[in-house]
Formats: sequence, structure tokens, C-alpha cells
Amino acid sequence: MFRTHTCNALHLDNVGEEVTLSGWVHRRRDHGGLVFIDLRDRWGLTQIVFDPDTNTDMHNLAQTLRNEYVIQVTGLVRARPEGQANPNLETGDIEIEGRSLNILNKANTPPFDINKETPVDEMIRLKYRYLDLRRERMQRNIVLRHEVVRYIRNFLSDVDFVEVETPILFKTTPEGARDYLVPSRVHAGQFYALPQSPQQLKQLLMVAGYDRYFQIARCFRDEDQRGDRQPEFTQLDVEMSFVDQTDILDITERLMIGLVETMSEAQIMHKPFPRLSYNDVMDRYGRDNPDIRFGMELSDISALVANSDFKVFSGTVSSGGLVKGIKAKGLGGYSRKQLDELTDYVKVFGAKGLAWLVVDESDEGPVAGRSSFAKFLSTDEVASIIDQLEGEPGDLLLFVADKPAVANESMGRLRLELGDRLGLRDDNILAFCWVIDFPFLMWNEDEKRWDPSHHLFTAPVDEDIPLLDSDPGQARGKQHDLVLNGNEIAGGSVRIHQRELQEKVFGLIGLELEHAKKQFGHMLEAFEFGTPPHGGIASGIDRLVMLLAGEPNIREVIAFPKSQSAADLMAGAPTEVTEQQLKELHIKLR
RNA sequence: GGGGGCGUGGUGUAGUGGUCAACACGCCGGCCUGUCAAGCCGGAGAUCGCGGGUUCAAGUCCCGUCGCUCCCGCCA
Repeated sequence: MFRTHTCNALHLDNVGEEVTLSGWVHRRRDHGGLVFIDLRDRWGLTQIVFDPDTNTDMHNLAQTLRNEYVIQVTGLVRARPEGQANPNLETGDIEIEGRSLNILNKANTPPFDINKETPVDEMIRLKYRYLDLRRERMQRNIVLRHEVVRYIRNFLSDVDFVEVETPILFKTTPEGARDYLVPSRVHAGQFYALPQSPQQLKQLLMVAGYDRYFQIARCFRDEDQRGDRQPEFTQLDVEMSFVDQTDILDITERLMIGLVETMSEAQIMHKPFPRLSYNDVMDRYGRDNPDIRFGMELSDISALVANSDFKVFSGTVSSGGLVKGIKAKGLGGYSRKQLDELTDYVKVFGAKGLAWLVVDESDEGPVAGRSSFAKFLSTDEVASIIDQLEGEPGDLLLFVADKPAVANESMGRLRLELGDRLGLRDDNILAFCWVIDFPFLMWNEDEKRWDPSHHLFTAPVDEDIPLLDSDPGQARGKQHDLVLNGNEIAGGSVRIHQRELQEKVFGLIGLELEHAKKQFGHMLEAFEFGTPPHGGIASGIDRLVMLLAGEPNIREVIAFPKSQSAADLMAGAPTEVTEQQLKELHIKLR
């Protein structure tokens, strides 16, 4: 038997027991006489004391111990001497008087500190991931991740969901992200694709009558990485039959609230979660994943400046653009340099510039002080702008005039930046909200056609179905996104379950029926065998755990993540393969 | 595909044209019987990511390249 207890288990009431512990040498303190060893396992630390008076040979052996040696110790639990307890340790009231020591395995000096949370270059952490995973931060995150997944499984199982595994080797779909392809040996020249999500399969499970399905599903997308995007990631995938959108939102909301209140100390800002329309959030926050922890909403001043002499504003409005502003409370003292920084910030998102105005005090109330543009406007126009943004002396007003997409995106991002600068984004607050009533279709200017704003199988809002013929851009879809502190953490929709409507949508997005049949024939055919109304949602587990753990990127909550260039720095993947392997797969490199 | 940041002993950093590349932690050795980031003393350890160039002289400047990272594009 390697151990009788783990390293976080012993307390004063175990005093007098002979115990055996196994683990890693976390730290050693060698006093020449006494040798103290902090023994570590996943559960915690226990101090072992080796005393030369107890057993000289064993004490000598203890002096040879080094960090990360794997050892087994048997000894007597005893209370620490008066005043020697360590309140920072769960086991800090006791120690083990070492009576026998067995070195199970020696260890090389690790390339970085395991026993300290010192920063280490990410390349080295990834190369020695198995050592990084030994560190407290990663152990905490990986265990949290397990607890999150366990909570989800229990919750959904308790309300009659069935977990079903779906294939990893599936079929390529040219829509959406780039696929990871797997060559077929048996079928020369043909390829499987790794699923970008189990979308089609979960809908087919509804056709099959499983009614309530979920899966902790691995998904694959061959796109460039971000801090919150890995080539393979994990989704909580959910699909339900005989539901409308409200049913999906309600159960997801119950799951999220239960999960977060169990796993996190942070406070949920709004219960129930606000349900906001796409148009509303775009107007107020400039993006479809708003951070509603703080106000500082955007203000559309297009109408106020449509006829002004300032061509940057009026010209933008007359060509269908927007002029949107934001009030940065108390930042009127910003220097030219700081204003230039903010200008550079919005330029990243396509804005051509940033107009600014500092509000000053006067006898008649707030007036324009320093400004990049006020001189081009009438006094009344300036006054109406200050009035609409509720500018007060000392405030800084900022504006972008551009196409709606650019004005919204750049100002929406600027709002987040200002929120950071003003310390308004408190990590101890979790502000969930639903975004619904998305446009059903988005005009694709490059291809001159409509694209589905969510995916091909999303249903339009019932009352908007006639609009599909008359004014498709105005139709809303039964899509829903769950947003947490400005991060999209789940998204889904009610699906189309009737073939006629599905074919109509294919037609709208310019997908030839013949082509559609080739790609999605199995779906279309399935829909004719008695498909229940259904819908669902999928949630990014990595992002969710990242937010719950307070980590800045999802690599910190994934045991073996890829680098930004999609490489595994530990194992060294991807690699070249042998000529023989290529030959079997009918592949010639070029 | 594009833009920014970083790359110096094992780790984290300092060094922005001129001694022998500095400091902390770690490592090795010695001393040390109540530490818990133990302490004190001593020591080893770096062709400054790689290649090229400018210069009397390059860790430092220039070009290229590789890697990590952040962002834009991309991500139905």
C-alpha cells in the first residue's frame, strides 16, 4: 500500500496514528540536523520532519532528497510544537515524524519552479506541459473544469437529457470555418472532416426521437488562433424537441445560474438574465456581445448633425452611415497624446478618425471647450450634442462617423477600452444577458447575396416569414446568444423542421437545390420522416471555465493546448509522415 | 495574409555602440536541530534564438529568418 492518507487529510485528531503518505517533494528545508520536507499531492501539502536522533540512516537519506523526487514516507502524526503551527496550510497543525523513507523515483531539476507561481515563458510552459500542469494554478483550473462539466452532466441528466456521442470523422461542409480534413485510405481521393460542431447530428437525434440531447463535444475549426480560440475546443451541445425559444433560454439560464452560483464567488448582476434585441444592443453597445456591467452607452447623434457644415459628419449620414458618440465621464483632462492613443485604438477597427470634445463650465451650463470639430458646427448643434450625451463639465465626448458596421464596432470597442481605463469592468460581477431577434440574413457584399446570420438551419421568426419574399433583410431569426461580461458564451436557435421552409432558405441564400441536396440531402430527407419542432444551444466550455477561473485566455483551462500556430510544443505535432503513409492515403505532396 | 510586442546562464529580468555581460531565484558544495519563500558562506553556469550586414568595435543599429504572444482579416 502506497499510502494511508493523502497530503491534505491529516489534522490534530489524527495525532498518534502511524500513517503512510506518498507524493512529490514540494520543498525541502535542511537544517543540517532536522530536515523538513513539504510533501505534495493533488490535495495539498503535509510537512514531514526527519530527525537524526530518530534514525540516522533515514535522516542521511532525507538529506539527499531534492525537489520533485517522488517519495513514500511512513511516520507518526504529531502536533507541531507550540507556536510552530502554519495557519496557511490545511494540515498546518500537525506534522509527520518520519520513521521510514522510500525514494520511489528521483527527478531532474525542473526547468522552472513547480512550487512557486513565478511567471514562465509560455513556450517553455507548453514544452513541459506535464510540469506546468503540476503547478497549483493549472491544477486548480483543470479541477474546476472537471467540476463544471460534472455539474452540467448532473444537471442535464436530472432533467431527462441523454448524452450521446457523435462521430469525430464526419463530412465536410464548405460553409463556415475551414475544416480539418482526414484522408480516407479506403476511398482514394476522399476525405472526412472533423466536425466544427455536431450541429447536423444533434438535429438528426431529434428526428430520431431522443427529445433531449446533450454532449460535451470536441469541435474543430482550422482558423487562426486567438486567446479565446483553439483549433480544437469543447462545446456543451444541447438540442431539445417540442420547444420554442423561451424553453431553450429558460433551461439554459437555470443551468448557468446554478453552475455559476456553485462554482464562483462572483455575483450575478441580473436574475433573470435580461433578454435584449439585436437592434437594441447594437444601438446601445455597438456590438452583439455587450458588456452590460457598466453603462456608458453609445449615443446616435446622426440626426443632430445630418445637415451640419461638418462634412465628415453630414456626408457620412447622407451616405447611409452613422455618427455615434460616447461620454467618457471625467476624462476631459486627457492630453493630446492620450486622445491620439484612443484614435489609434479605433483605427484598428476601421474607423478613419476619432472626433472629440471636452465639456467646459459656463454660466449657461455645459459648453464645448477644447474640441477637434466643434468649430465646424453651429453653437446650437454643439449644444444639442452635449445635451443628448448629457455632457457635464470635465467630461470627454468621443465620436466616430462611418458605415454603421464600422461606427458600431469601433465605438463598441472604444466603450470597452474606456470601461477598462475607468475600472468599470469588475471581475467579481457576472453580467449575463440574452441577445435575441437577430437579423435572419446578412447581406454579403463580396458575393452579392444573403448569408444566414447564424446557420442554414435556423428558423425565421414566424410572423416574419412573409418578409422573406418582400424584404428579406428585415426578417428576424429565432437565434439566441448568451453573453457574459462581453463574451459570447453560448449561441443557438430554433431550427427549421419543415422541408419546404428549408428549401426556401436555401433558395434565398443562393444555394442551388441540387447542390444543397448533395451537401445536405440526408438532412432534407430526414426532415420528411416526421421531424418534431426542435431547437438548441451550444456553449463554449473553455471560455466559460476561463471566465469562472478568472484566467486571461483559454490555454490556462485546457490541459494540452496548441500554440498560436496550432502546434503542440510538447509532443511536436504536427509532423511529417512517411512516404509509405502518404502512399496508403493516395496523397502526393506538392 | 497583415500589424504590434517579446526572445540575454535552468527560470525571471537588467544592460539601447566601447572593462571580464549584471542582479534575483534556482542548482552544486560547506556550516547549521523548529523551519515553512529557512538562514549564513563559497562555487559552477550565457558562443545574448538563428543567419547575414553596417562599424575599428554589435546583446545593443540594419536586413532576413524561426519561435512564442497580442491584435486585424478569418472564425456559418
